[in-house]
Amino acid sequence: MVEKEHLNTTLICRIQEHANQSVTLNGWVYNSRRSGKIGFLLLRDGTGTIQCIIVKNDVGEDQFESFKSLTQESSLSVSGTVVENERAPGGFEIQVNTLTIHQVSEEYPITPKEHGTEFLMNNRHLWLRSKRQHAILKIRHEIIKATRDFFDSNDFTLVDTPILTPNVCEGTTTLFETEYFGQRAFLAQSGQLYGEANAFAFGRQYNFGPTFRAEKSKTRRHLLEFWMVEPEIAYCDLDEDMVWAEKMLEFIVQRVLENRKFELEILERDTSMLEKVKAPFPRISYTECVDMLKEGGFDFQWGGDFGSPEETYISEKFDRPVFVHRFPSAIKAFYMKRDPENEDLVMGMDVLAPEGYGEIIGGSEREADHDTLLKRINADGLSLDDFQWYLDLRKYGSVPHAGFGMGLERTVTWICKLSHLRETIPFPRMYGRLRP
RNA sequence: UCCGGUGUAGCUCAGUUGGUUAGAGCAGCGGACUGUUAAUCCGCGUGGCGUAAGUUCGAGUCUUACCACCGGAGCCA
Repeated sequence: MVEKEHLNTTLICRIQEHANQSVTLNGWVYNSRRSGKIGFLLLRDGTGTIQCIIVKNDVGEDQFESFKSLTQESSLSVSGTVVENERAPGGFEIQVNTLTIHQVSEEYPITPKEHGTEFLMNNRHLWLRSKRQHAILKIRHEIIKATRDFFDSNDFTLVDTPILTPNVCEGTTTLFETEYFGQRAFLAQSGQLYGEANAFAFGRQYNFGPTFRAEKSKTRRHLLEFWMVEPEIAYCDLDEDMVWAEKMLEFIVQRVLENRKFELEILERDTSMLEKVKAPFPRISYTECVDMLKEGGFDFQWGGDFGSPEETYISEKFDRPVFVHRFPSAIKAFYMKRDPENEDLVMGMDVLAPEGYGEIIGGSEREADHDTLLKRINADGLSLDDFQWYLDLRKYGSVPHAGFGMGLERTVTWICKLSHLRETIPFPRMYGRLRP
């Protein structure tokens, strides 16, 4: 921790350490009210908000006049005494001696009233200052930190994977294409294949970075640029893969419950559902799901891929996240290991979040045999040039290995119980929106 | 790309079966108030009714096309 004497700023989140002391706070006007000769200024500094009291008889005519000139989001510093007062939101307030205005804000577009999402998204650079957005992004940060802490404390190494790639990883989705000095290149849709190389070098690795999919998706569950954490574990089978996934989710949710109570309250999140997120999670096979769907009145044939309504139906049957495993091989990627007991199935799994949120994790045990994998690559019509290095992994000490990818924004959406994932990333990239 | 919905002031919306001057709240500006919590009270302003064409004596209101946005499907994390 950097010692206080080196720093210019006292933070509002630390204000209780300064009770009855003189402090200077630097921030912005969140709201201000006046009642004759007493003024109430809600100051925001990014770590919290605190009420500042400006009394005309204490600060003098000039200072009071400059207080009156303040508009929403004007920047200023206030000096005064920290006092405990139960009338103040937060319990502490500042009795102001002096205030220094840095800039009087022009008419601020985001008012305390309601706004539509298009307007707010156009003003995303300002919207981030609002209470609700602030709470969501604080929880996002907590989830990222918990994820890293979970893997770090379980002997994983963070090994980053490239964003510019020559190959089409799964060959199913459309990728953003760019030019790499005369060669075709793509923005990575996953770091998984590189993660497998890393796992054979480090044993347990995870990568955590942005991924890109050039789909014209117009739903509440899709972004074109989103963040994914992808652990990959050597000497790991599907069963152990599921244990890693459920222990990770349990850890993340507990951390958010412990450290982000205030933010969950702002979002009016009912935490009773989150408290139930304890391992082990139910494990049901794809085939069992098909039966559940048929019983539920769905017209669904074995072999088809679950759409969003199917996922929602299944996840609502359980009070905690649920694993769906062993999908038909025909609908899954070439690198997934076939079920030794049934060639028509792959050793893959998805995690469906509760409360109808659907898929947040997709993973599998990978095909470890060189010749089998080569056959799949050829069958899918993928370029051998691009996958030679990947096949190499099966030539030099191949072992059973497994991993999964968790969509960060989908996880944040579920934990915050939002109706749309666009608020879970500071600057969302969606179909039809590149700015701001 | 397909299906459904919306488009009126800076923002959120109202606007009757088409009828002549287009309406409210918030934000903004001026004033009152020494404990406000989206403060309250008084006063002041703002409009190419998404764009283009059509029907009609008359269109914010009806018709068609286009555009933008929202929701859903597909793709998936």
